[in-house]
Amino acid sequence: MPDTLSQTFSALADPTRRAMLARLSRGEASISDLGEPFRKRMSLPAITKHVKVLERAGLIIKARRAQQRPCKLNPEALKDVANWMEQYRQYWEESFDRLDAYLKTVTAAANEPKKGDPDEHAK
Amino acid sequence: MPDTLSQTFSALADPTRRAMLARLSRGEASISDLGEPFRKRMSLPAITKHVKVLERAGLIIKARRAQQRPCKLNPEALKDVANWMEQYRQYWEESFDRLDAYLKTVTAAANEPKKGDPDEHAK
DNA sequence: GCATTATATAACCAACAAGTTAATTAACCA
DNA sequence: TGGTTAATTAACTTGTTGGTTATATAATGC
Repeated sequence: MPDTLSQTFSALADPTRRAMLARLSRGEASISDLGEPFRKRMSLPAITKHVKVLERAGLIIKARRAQQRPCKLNPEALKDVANWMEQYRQYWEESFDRLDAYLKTVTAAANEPKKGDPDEHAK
Repeated sequence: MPDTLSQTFSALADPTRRAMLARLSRGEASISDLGEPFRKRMSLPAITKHVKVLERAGLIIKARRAQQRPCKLNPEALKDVANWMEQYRQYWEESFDRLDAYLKTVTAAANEPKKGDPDEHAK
């Protein structure tokens, strides 16, 4: 299913493409710049395909200057991922299993002291 | 390539699986609980496969209680994603195109005032 | 022991992803 | 005009994903 977020996550699910993004986080780069670290391992068409995946996922923007195709990061897709992640922040943050979990237990008990709540885990 | 982060992103690249995670963020759930919203659309084996993908990606932890397999979120994988995202925070945050970009231009100009810098975007 | 409930496995299929080589387009340069 | 550089397209192969149906396992309850 080609919903935007799925496309973005799927584009990120490849170390070559993540390396390309890392490269772009240090500045604009052409296709061959982006591919250079992989040229021993893979052909140029493979590289342009990876770039195209990043582009279709909205993670980069490709321009044209002479024969080159200078690429840069597009914040939009990254922002979408960050927004999606937000809803899970409490789960990965250090304090969750300790203070935060404790606080939720306390407030839940105060609001609704009934036992066997199906949402037990959410505390 | 089955590096952990790629597996995690690839597990997230599916709306069914993201919906399952959303369900789990509101509390523990069994396989059939997780699958219930999709039972009109897909078979049970398809559902257990999705759950298995989430499990192998480290996004959930599956226990056993009688015939059920109660699942819960595993913060570890989410934390890995969040950590990876951190390096791009500046790109998606509101202020980037404005203040931050401006500040980088200024400091770059102070250090190296030459024009047509190939790293222009990084400023 | 037997039926029921919950989940898992096997075998299969269609669609897609990631790579290849070979050929093509497009811009620049002399 | 012709050559070089940068990137793309085409055609193909191979492996993986996401689904199916049918069958099997495993724990519970009578």
